[in-house]
Amino acid sequence: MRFLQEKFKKQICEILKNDYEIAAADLMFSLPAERKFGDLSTYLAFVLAKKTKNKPALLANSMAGKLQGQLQEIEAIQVAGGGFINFYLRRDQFLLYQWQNLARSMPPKTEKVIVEHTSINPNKAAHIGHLRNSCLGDILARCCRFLGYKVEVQNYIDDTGIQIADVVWGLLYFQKKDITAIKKITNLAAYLWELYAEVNQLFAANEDYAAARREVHKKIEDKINPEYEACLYIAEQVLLDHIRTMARLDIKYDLLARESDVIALDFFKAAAAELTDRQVMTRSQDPDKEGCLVIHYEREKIEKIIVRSNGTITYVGKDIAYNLWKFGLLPCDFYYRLFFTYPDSHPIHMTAAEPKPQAPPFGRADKVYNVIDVRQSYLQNLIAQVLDQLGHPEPSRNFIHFSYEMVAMTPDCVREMGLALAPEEENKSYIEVSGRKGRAVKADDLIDQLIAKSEHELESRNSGLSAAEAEPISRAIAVAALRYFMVKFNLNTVIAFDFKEALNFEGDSGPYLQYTMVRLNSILKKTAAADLAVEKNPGLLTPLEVAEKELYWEIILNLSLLETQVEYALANHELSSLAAYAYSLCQKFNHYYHLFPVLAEKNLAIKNLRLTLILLFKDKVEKLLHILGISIPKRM
RNA sequence: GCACCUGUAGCUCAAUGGAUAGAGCUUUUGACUACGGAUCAAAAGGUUGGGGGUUCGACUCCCUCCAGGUGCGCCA
Repeated sequence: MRFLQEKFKKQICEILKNDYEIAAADLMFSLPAERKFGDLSTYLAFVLAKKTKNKPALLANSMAGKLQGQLQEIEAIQVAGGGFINFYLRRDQFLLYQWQNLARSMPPKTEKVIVEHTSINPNKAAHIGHLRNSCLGDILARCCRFLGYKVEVQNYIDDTGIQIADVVWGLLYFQKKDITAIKKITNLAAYLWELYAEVNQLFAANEDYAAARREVHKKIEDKINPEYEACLYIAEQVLLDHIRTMARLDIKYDLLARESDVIALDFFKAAAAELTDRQVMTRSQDPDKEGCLVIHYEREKIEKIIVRSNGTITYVGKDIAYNLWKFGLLPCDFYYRLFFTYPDSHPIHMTAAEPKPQAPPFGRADKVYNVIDVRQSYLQNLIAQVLDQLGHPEPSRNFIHFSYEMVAMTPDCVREMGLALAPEEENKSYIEVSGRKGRAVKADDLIDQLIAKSEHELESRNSGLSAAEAEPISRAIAVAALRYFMVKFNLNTVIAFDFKEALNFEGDSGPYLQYTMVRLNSILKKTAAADLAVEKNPGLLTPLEVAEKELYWEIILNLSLLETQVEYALANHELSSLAAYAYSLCQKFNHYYHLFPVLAEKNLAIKNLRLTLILLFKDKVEKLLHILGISIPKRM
């Protein structure tokens, strides 16, 4: 359909250009709400009427007259609703075209896209907020791959932060463990989750503790042991835990970019030269910021400190340098080492500060998506501003903050977890998650709960399933439920997390989609090989009764929109539209499935058509579910 | 104070400025001698926070008021 729409656009502009002043941008197609209004619709006449101060209905009629019979794929053109021009496709021809292009994928593009997501501080376990980030980032990357882009997934690791000092202090001085004891802790991320919350309460309550923490931070920066060694160990182990957690959800990375390497390789120095030359970064005139180098943030008219008066670089400065590197705009580069290999042999590399052999090429993107929650908007906008000011308008446009709202918890959910609520929080619609307060659902715990529920549901429906058979199925269902839940909301909707909603396997949920596909596959499995072999040509739609024909056509038409839908989702930052699209396709199929049996059908032409629909549906929806990261179990 | 976001059915959420504002959950009722009931069909549920404006057309854009949230540090 995407191809066809482009073709129509060209043809219609060509036919009408002599009589009307139309621009290609004015010519937008949409699917009419009801099929009686045709298969494709345009409100071109309204747009033109506004420009030329004419009556829309008159314009539409005269344009439709000129187009009548000119478009080869179009059966009829009608005007309705006071100026909509509605096109009716030649259905048999369209169906044949869809059938002939079954399993065709989008041609590869030359552009390279970097998607940065996850980027969790390596000092404690991941929670539901991080899951939204990683699920969105992963689906974003899958969309780009589907559309043919070269994609590199990066995960930024802040391995130098004061956050690690918190837990280092907690382990070494509060719990009085030595390095050997620390290395014996299993599931370190989950262990530190508790400790992190505990020590943060101590720091808030007692200035002596806070001072001791600063001492630890200093020692880490000066590479003094055992603090430094503990910091390195924790950062790496917790990172591995995060990678394993996300791998449970089929979320993978290509490169781990470490902040410590950005610093060690002095990326900022190269960036600073440029920033100073262009007078983007200047000495602050503000007496309170005497001796600081700042960038003027135009949107809010404030000065953002980049280099402190003591000469150290802020987070903002480091982030500017890192993002310049992503576009290949710095005269320096990382070194790399192999860090981790997934069971399917996909490698993760990590940046390094010293030369290593056999470095694959990273960076140099044409487009950068940073999946970071909305609370960092000002910083991300500032980076886009700086790119432009440094004379890189193209990268500035292609620097995209993929912003989303936070995950919070309902007050009920907080209580359910046995955590305390302050009186003023009781009546709030949601409570912000907080690692410092230990107030969040840990990612692994949620996944475990989902798997347990899947197992239970699976067992109640399938007796005599061995553990070896059930395990991958339960996992697939849990992953589908979680990923669908994380993507189904609009990006600027705060998710007020609630176990009942997240553990829903019915209706608007991931398992619903899987169930549809499982049943569809079951039909194919039971279809005789001879029947499938006949499937060389779908034939004409004529044998179908009216009711079936309309429903059949509705599904075919919607299936054909896959590529358009993915492009739309990416262009508008609405991955949730893909979840809605998948759900609506499955609803339509389930409806059809109940009314029109395939295997029992005696009329071969009809049976043939129904099988065609099933094979087309399978092809498109499998691709769509793959983008969403939802796999299809053998049975459910 | 400045910047950004949100307000839609009892609840959780959808809806490219477009045709009669849609789903799921909940409630009530119905459908298996099963192409798999994690399904399907039906009922009920709405002054799209209030008020103005722009437009052939507004949940959507503009103004204003009300209610909520987030960001704005020589933290990262």
